[in-house]
Amino acid sequence: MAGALAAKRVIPLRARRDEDKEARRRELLDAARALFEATSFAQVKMADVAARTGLAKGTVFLYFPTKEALFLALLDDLLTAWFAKLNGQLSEGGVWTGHQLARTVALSLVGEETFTRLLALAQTVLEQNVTVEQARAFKERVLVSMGTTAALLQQRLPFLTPQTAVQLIRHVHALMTGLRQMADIAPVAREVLTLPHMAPLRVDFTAELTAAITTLLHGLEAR
Amino acid sequence: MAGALAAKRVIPLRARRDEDKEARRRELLDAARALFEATSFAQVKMADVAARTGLAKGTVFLYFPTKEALFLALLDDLLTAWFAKLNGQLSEGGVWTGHQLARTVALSLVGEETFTRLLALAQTVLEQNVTVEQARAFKERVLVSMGTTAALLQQRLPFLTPQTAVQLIRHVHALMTGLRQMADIAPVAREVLTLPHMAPLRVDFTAELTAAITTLLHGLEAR
DNA sequence: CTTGACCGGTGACCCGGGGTCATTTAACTC
DNA sequence: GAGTTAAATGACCCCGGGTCACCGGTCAAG
Repeated sequence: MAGALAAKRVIPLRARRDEDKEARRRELLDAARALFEATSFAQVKMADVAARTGLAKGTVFLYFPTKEALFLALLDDLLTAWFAKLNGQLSEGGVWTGHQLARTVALSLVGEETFTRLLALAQTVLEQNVTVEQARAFKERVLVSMGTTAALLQQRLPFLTPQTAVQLIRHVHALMTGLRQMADIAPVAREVLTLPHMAPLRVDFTAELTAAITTLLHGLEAR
Repeated sequence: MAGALAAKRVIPLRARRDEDKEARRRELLDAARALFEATSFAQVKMADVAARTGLAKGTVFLYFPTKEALFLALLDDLLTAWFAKLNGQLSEGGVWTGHQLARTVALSLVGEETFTRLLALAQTVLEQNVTVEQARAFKERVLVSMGTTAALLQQRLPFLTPQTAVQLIRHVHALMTGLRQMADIAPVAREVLTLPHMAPLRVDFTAELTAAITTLLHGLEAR
């Protein structure tokens, strides 16, 4: 009948088991993500996040001490997922060309706007109102993924040294956040940028990132 | 005796002449700048800006409709000044090496932390709560300076085409904002990053920017 | 010099949103 | 079924951006 025996477990009103708490946490992260995708960090209100999950505002603060902590946790998830995806792709094949690598990286970011948008906020906003512990945990995780990626990069591009590989990742990180900010602009600016003579200020994220990384790698190889 | 006859004109309590209004506007921008340099955009309160100039909070809003407008105006000034300085330096001499150019750009940003920090906020924060007109005026000014710089770049580095010159500027812009965010981090993160194994995440803005631009130019020349 | 209109300045006030906590009550235990 | 625990609630606090009715300095006209 109306029984949900076969359906996947529904979270009880009070999440007491760790497993239910985790599920509720996920629910909140999903809500935050959906709202952020539709608007911006500033426009997402904690009350909205609560409403979207059918919970009260106070409850959100039982799971995340601050708004920034909530979004940093979200970024943490997205970052780990993205690195895993990228590292998976970097595991295939032998030696690559710089352009191949650049395309792989740029294409791995298609459909990951949420990730790059949040990444651009990481230093400026998200790490402002957060405990040292959470900041440390986040950076620790970045460090691990970065190490793996650096190793894989050296396999694909033998002209890279351990130092240049890590530096390359930093530069790509900078380009990702910088270009993301230039590419998706505020509604006000969008209107302005449609003017024809504004072309030099318009940025196609994927194309531009591919171009920049390719050029960087040309430069490193030409050393 | 106590008369300030020889001293530079003091702004009267009521700024009625355009010249006095302009002076008051400058005063507010200076106050905002000083406070921003000591803290961050979020931490600067409009009431503080007012207090620092000895005015009431409401008065600040007579000169700038929103907090974002105030800081965008400040960025506008700093950006124009920086471009002027850079373009001046780019006017000297004949053909340069890529590394020379990279160093010039990176060094022109030493002591301009305020500018780069604000630039990093431009798209994410400042253009959020501002009139279309102000956004347009700002971008228009960027466009002009960019054009001049692009022309000068082609003189110093003949292997650049009009297209690659403009693209280079966009990439440098992205690197500037991206690296700035990575370089000066929140107090919370600062503590974390001092740990030895966090080295790969530490960024020396000038050094890193020089390296990145040099590599980019190697890449472009090697084409 | 006096007067009155103009307009820059003021600060009490409004309001929205992050964050708190005493209270309620679902979930589990015996 | 009674008792215990702690998740959830939402009224409340506080802060900071932004407003506006009022104040009073300035100056042109008379």
